[in-house]
Amino acid sequence: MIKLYNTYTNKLEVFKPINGKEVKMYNCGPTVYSYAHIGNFSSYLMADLLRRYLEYSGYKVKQVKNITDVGHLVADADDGEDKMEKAAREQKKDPYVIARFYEKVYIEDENKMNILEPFIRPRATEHINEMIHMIEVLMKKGYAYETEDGIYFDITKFKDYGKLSGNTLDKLHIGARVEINDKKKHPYDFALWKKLVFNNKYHIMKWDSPWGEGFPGWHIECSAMARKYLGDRIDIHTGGEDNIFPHHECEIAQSEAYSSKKYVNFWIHKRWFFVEGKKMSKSLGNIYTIKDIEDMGYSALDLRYLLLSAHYRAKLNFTKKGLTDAKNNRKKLLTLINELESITKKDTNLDIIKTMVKLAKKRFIESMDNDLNTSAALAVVFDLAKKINKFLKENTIGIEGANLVLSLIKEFNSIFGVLDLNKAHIPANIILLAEERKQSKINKDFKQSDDIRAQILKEGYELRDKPNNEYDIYPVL
RNA sequence: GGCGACAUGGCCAAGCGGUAAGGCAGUGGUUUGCAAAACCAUUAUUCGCCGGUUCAAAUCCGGCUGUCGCCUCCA
Repeated sequence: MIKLYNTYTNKLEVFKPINGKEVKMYNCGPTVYSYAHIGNFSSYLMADLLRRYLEYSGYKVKQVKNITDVGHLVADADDGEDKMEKAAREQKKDPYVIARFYEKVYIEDENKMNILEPFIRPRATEHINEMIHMIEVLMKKGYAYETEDGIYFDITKFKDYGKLSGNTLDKLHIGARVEINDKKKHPYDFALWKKLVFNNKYHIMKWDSPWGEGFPGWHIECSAMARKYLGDRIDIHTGGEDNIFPHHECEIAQSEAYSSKKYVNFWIHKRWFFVEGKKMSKSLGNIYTIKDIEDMGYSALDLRYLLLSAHYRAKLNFTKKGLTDAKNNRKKLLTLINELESITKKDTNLDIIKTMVKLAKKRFIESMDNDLNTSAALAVVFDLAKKINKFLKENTIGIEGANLVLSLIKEFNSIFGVLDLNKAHIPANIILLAEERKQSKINKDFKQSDDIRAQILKEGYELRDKPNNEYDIYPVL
């Protein structure tokens, strides 16, 4: 029984899909006007974890993750410049070229982070017709109106506006400055379609519409694409906590006004984190990309581990030390796996190990069922690791027990995805060096032995001695 | 001003009414030619503060404080 915290009700709720074991999930994806940063990835990572865990729990997940390549305005819902156009102007390039470039890097980064490929990654610019269709219906139903610069959604017509964020109409009035310089009926009415007039006269990305040439508002793309691939009603919609208002609030308004059905059952939002105790911001220069993390000497999987080590609704403090811890933890598990895989002896303790593995699995599932409590789940894994290491030390675990533990760790990894379990291929020259060192050791030439070990480390491999001059070779993570 | 979230050891982080998980770092020890890995021991009488409920509260209730996000305000 999986329980998830639903932002819509502010409660922990038992998850139940609309349709049997089928889960329809929509993730708010990136706006590809620049490199995605670790904050963006933490949100996609949460979605990936949720998808993996749902699949592990027997659900079939249809995951849609959009690519926003137009229409995301830099200021509020209907003012300011389009992010894509701004980047294009600044970099003096075609906005499409920019969008495709950053999209490519973004997908490469997701692969590095072991984020699974969704069912589809629809692009906003390729779904303009679907958006226009929705806007037309909203016009017909009286939820939208036309002004000289665009089509707007009339929030006073949608009674549930504000239900997600708490920013209901009466609350929005408090202290609200009334916009008199535009033709909107209510200051919080948001753009569905923008015409090529005034500031937007020279917008490069533009399409024909019943209201003349123009481009879509930011919010409508998600409603239109979610509807196209998942239907009017979806089970789970995710995003960063900053998306709650206005983006998701507006999505609900558009989609429910259009279909007259409940749009989303579960709204799941990823909490932001700090970087070294501070808010991640351009002015502080602490916005990291995957490349930055790699340049610091860590892998995307170290980052993945760190971001998953805290609960998704808790505020993590992202630090360099945290990355080091993550790396060490991953190493610890890989070492254990390696040791277990080299066991050949028969079991003497099988019953105890069976019980331990069974209990660990039960606790692991209980933790994850409880709103994806990853910290608790990791604790279960390390608790087991500690106990098994003790058996290894005492040489009281055999091949059957080892396999039980291994398969549980692999199950765990199918959800967390933090370990690369493909046996690393150790190059021949490294093995040669290791053998050479073994001889030096036997000859008690420790100077040479240490030199060779340093040489191997320099080439990216770690040599660990075992009894009788035997050794293990580990790739440096 | 509005809505919401969070506050646990040096750091990260569990805990969901029964007397503080786990990881990292530190210290001492075992092992090792030396390392690394692993193991053993050790590190919160205490969970932001103040009240209340209870035989029993980090856990429930009320109030306060702090931090953060969004909105607003201000520019």
